Amino acid sequence: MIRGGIIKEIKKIAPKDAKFSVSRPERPAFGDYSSNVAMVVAKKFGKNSRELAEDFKEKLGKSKLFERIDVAGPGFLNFWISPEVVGEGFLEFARAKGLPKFNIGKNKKIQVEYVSANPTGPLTLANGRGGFLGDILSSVLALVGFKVEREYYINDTGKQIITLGKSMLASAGLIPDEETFYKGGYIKDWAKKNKAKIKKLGKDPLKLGQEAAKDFLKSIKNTLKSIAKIKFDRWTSEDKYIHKKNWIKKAQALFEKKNMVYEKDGATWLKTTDFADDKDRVLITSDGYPTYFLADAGHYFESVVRGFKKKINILGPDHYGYVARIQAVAEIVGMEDSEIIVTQTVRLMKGGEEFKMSKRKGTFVAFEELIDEIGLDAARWFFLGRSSDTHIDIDLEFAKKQSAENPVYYVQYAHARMSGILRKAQVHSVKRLAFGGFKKDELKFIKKLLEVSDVLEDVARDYQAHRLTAYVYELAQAFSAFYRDVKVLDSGSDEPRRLFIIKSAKNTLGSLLKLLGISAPERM
RNA sequence: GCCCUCGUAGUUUAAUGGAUAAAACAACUCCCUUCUAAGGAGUGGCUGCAGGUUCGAUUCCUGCCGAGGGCACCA
Repeated sequence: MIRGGIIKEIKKIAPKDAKFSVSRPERPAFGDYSSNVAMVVAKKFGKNSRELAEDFKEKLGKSKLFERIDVAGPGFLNFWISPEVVGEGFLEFARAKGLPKFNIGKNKKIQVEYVSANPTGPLTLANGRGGFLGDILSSVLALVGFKVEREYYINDTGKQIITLGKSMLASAGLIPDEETFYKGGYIKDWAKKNKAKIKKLGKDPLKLGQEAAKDFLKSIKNTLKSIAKIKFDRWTSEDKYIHKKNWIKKAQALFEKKNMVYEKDGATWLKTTDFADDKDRVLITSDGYPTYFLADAGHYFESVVRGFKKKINILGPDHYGYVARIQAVAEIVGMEDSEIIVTQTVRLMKGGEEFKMSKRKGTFVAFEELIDEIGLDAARWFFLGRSSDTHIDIDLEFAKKQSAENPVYYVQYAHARMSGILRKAQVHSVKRLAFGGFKKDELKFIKKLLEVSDVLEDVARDYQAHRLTAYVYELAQAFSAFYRDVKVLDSGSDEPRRLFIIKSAKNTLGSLLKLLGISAPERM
């Protein structure tokens, strides 16, 4: 909010293509906000950046936004915001009762696809990581004014489902086991419970696999909804929505119309090398079967036709090699803004040694086991607090130990303390107040509170969701400092104003925790 | 062999090309007549290696080393 105002002021005096930043410096000595604009454009002006910064300072000084501007270091402009502006900004902020609303999205449709795990068994930790990320990105995007569709794409046909069917047959002893089959307790369990089905569908492994997949999907849905609290709006069945509704043919026809298809060795290929892919990809095999890739192309096409010109697809680390070809089809089918986020590996460690996880071999820790072990709040914080390109090594023993020390409790504690203060106070008296000047410690806390707008805006723009947890922690810290330095209850004429600040902060912190899917306790 | 990621305090992680690289945990020293000590104040310690671009590099480029993933007419 305030940052936006500063940017506006700078744009008035800087060249219009200048790529400058306005950020919150870490040291209080550098002001509330800081900009590198003078250093960035110094060359264009043919001036030294300190001199230019002095010029800018002079011009910007006329704005009543600033109480003080410093030129520092190699040419930074450091801004102190005037208390009146902060105070007014806060009163406006408080009216929103939680989080500010913006309209960055302008009601545009955006699809966020995440998890999309094959229904061949329980969810892995990597699935969960992407799930949490997709969940809160969707929430943030919705908050800033996009129309978001949260999508789970179900690969419920094709070879892996046939393999699943065969795995069941092998488990029942009807065919010999093979290395590529799915193993693990969940396969045996299903086979044991569904002997009749296996017998009946023994000659049709695809059908059998689909029956099993139906049950696995049910339990995936349960894990996501009830255990992990990850929401979805649409469960897109590859079989029903893409194959049976002819999206494969439609995509293929589009490629042909655009002249991007050729035949080689009896197969049909798409020229993805025209789009930074390192080789062309097969659409139809020489046996006449559409590939998984073609189905995905159909899926992207379907989304575009349903009005989604913007899509974020969150994939697991085994899909690095897949990004280039997906981006190629996204462009061809008319997806104007296609973002693919590949999350890094989650490795499981046991006593300092890597424990190889494999879904096929059945040696892995399921997502719900982790949640069961450390709790949903700690699990969400653990995953959401890290950038998606960080390798995560997780030792279950360590995680259990860490969960007791998880920073999430610090944040929740801050919320509980705010609640405690409000519980004890005569809150109803707050409304009728005239708000005079805020005192120094109050302003400090308020400034931190107002930063939430900047953070949400940043996350909505670059999808770096871990900034949200970082900010929430900072907010809790700022509250702790406020709590230490300022007495709220029984502080005479200051009390109502301070209660109002606490009430507003509690609304915001509570809303942020809700956004993150973390509980906000009233007491601890 | 080729391609894609990643490499930061003892550990887990931050840092839109910016200032003295930041926090949590662990270690050590303190603080409970205080709206909840699940808290607070303080101390020590870090950018894998070598070049390059830049006024300025943890960030961008090249090479090397290390870790992970991918290189099917599989999904």
